[in-house]
Amino acid sequence: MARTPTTTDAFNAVAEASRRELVDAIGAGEVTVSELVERLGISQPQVSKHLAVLRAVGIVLVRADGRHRWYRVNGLALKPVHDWVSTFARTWNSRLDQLDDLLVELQHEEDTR
Amino acid sequence: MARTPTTTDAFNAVAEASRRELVDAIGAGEVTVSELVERLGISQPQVSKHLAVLRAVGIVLVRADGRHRWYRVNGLALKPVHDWVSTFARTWNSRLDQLDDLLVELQHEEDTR
DNA sequence: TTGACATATTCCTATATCGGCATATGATAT
DNA sequence: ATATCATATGCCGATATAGGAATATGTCAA
Repeated sequence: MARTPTTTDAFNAVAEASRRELVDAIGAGEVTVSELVERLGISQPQVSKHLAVLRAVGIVLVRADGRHRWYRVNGLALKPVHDWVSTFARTWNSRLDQLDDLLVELQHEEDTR
Repeated sequence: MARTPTTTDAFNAVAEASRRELVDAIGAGEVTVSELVERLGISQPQVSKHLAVLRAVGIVLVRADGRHRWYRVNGLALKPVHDWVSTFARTWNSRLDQLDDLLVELQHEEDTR
């Protein structure tokens, strides 16, 4: 067997640094492919391919507009990553732990309302 | 060029689901290899190999004790993942955002003290 | 010393990358 | 219709897997 495909889930999609940079470059806005090519300085095919992977796992969403494609980040797709890693976050700062617990509790409240 | 090696950083090491399960299985305690083999039901060589990857990026630490090796999780190694993904966490719950901001502020305070 | 136990390492094969390059698809303007 | 712009896709190469099986290394016990 080989390595888990990059399109399996958010964890695998985001493992590649170039793809994280892509997500960072899109940020909170809506960005076009050529804009990303310019910002990151990598080839257009590479940008399109990376975006295809991110799209496959729902991390980015596209809107067609003529010959342009406007990409935006769908943060919710990263929630599984955040959830998993948050379990271990309490290790590096005890002060933050208490607030972290509070967050979890509040989220639970909100979920069960 | 090929895919980024799994031992490159925490992102790549943790992309594989089996390795995340391994980390979960160790949890907060200190666990032996054979104990993990038993808990996860995967072969001993696989467990050792996965642990080697996790060790390479500092996610787990080992303590030798006779013919046993006690593994424990080093959550700090997951901080980069947590930090990166936290940027996008504010998307999925506005109530949590304000507390998230507070967390960042408190951490900054703590860091600069 | 020898055997059993705990863990790590090596060899193997199939597979899925990433990046470069070329090309296809699709839309707009002239 | 045709040229151009914006984006996606295909083919290629080298490479690093994950898992299985076998084996090596290291430690303890009798």
